[in-house]
Amino acid sequence: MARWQPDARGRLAAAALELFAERGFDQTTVTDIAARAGLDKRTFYRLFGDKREALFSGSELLEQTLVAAVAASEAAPFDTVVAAYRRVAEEIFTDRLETVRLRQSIIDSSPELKERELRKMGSLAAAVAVALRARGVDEVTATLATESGATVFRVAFARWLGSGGGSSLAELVAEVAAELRAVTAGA
Amino acid sequence: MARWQPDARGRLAAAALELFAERGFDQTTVTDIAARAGLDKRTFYRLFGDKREALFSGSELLEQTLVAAVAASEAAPFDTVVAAYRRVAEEIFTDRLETVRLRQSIIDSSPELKERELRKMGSLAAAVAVALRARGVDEVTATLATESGATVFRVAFARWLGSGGGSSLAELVAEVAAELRAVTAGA
DNA sequence: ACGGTCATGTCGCATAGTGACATCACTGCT
DNA sequence: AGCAGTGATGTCACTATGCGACATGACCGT
Repeated sequence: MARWQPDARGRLAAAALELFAERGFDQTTVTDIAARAGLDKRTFYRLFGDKREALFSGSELLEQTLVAAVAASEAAPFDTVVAAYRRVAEEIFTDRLETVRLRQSIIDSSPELKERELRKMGSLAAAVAVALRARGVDEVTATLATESGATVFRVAFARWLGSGGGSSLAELVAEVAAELRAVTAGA
Repeated sequence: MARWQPDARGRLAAAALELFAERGFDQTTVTDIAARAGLDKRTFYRLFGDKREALFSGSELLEQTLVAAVAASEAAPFDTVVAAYRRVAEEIFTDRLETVRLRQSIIDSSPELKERELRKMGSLAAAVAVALRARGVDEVTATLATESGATVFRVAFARWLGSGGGSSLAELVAEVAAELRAVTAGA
């Protein structure tokens, strides 16, 4: 049997990204992905829950970063969440516009992948809400601050991808947060 | 060949709901659903995109109601969206607590179904945003008002299902909207 | 009665995803 | 060295999803 593969998970994720970009998500089989990584289909399924997961292997880091930032903050709930997303923007998305754009174009081309993306953002939000409650924030406030913060990030993210990249994602997050305040205040 | 089945879609949706409740989503095959409705597996796939869709056949009505309410309103964007969800709460969810609770318990028991629910809420939100923009609201404001309104509805919905049903969903929507204003204002 | 739709059934197929078992590299112990 | 155990991987077989292609039979208008 082939020796244990160094970083099998990473190699599979990379192979999946390449193939999805080359032929599209639906036109790529799990066997294809495994073959490109020099592994078996069964091994893929031991490292990833399903085919879609191969595109979301970075979300653990995202969640860790986000939760840590929330736990470290002492600001008001909504400000905390927005600041945490800004932190993520700086630490994870800086200088990655093109990489992120490619990945996002793949996701946007497949309804299945969009579904999974929504699920990931939802579980991110749930983790943030838990971190907020650990700070003594009541549940409803935690949920509302969390979801509003996620909305701000989504809008800022879309704007970042859309425009050439003149401003940083972190700046855009701050801007959009201000706009949300205006909208809910009754603009 | 059997005569054309009256309301085949509705019968399949009902059969699916029953079976999901009896044995769970994963333990129910599409062939089972079709058999209970007296139809063939292939017919199911002609009427529903996939197995999950059978649980979401009501979402077209939801979207229509929501969009109509948005189009008819002239209030500020966020108020418009909240009012539209209140309208939906009154017209579609009144006196359906137990039915809705059953359906939701099925959805909550399967990650796949939760994913699909998120997608449905997302497409609902997209439709609302389009309706808002048709009223001349700029895109970012429309998105933020739309997403914030959806958040309010989700939280109110969860609270409605959680508590015995003393207050109506419409009332809860109004309450949560007020709380969201407080949270984004900096509670 | 005849031809044309159209919903449905039948058949076959590629693929997703999983359980069970075999295999081999590496580790530590004797 | 040798040997048992562990853990990652491969192999095989299987169920279920979802879809293309074609057949069939009920209904409709003329």
